[in-house]
Amino acid sequence: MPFTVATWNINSVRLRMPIVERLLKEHAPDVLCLQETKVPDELFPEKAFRKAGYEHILFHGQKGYHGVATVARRPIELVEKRRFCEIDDSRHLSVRVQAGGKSVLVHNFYVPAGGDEPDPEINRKFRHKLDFVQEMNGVPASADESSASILVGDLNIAPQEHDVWSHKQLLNVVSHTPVETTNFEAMRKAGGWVDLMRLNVPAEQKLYTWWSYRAKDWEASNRGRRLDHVWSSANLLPDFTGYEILQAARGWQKPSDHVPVMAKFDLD
DNA sequence: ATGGTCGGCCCCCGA
Repeated sequence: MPFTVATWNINSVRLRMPIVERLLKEHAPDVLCLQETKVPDELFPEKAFRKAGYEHILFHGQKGYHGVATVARRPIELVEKRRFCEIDDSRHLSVRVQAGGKSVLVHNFYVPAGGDEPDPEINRKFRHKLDFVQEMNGVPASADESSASILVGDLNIAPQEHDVWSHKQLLNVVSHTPVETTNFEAMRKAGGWVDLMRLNVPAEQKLYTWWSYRAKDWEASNRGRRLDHVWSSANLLPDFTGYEILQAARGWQKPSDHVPVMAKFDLD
């Protein structure tokens, strides 16, 4: 049995419970990291997760905005709910889980979207996004012979040319501007993180995890972006056996604009 | 074609 970790920005966990249950039933990840839960902790739908076999539930939520949660079929231990940029947004949660004799630290992130104007001088949300990514330098891929790290989430940046439907047309669009993509890749590499979704995929192959709600037909226009990511420490590479972007979920009833990404490891 | 659609929630903000 492989060890699987999935990430999904579900844009309101309460509204999206039916399709979250579908994911759990059809794909049964060992650990599921959710972003944009948009629910305060006291109203988190724990019962539905327990009923689906996910009895281990940790959340870091707030009213109305943001919010992350990590649920699992096996025990998870809370490590940290980190605060970034000295702002009390719920954007991070890390947990420890045992898999294949290793202790695995799983970070769940929701990076700020950054607003519309890609100029930190006039757009405080873009400034916040840049500062947040800078501060992620303080989250390295810690690892030794008995421990490893995984970092997943909606990181709201599509770093590579073929992580967007049109590199040229998105160069000045928040999520794909050079200042974002350059700093993002520098932070990832400095932290010792491996981009698992690109590891065995040619650079010229398009990869998307998000399709706008605003398209008339998201599938026909296919103007996607790879905003959701799965990273790991280098010592997990021998155990990494592949991943799947569950694109079909974009067409499920009342979908999120993001789809789940699920990575598999030969650990149990 | 410089629009368009969502979700939460207090009549607008963030994505």
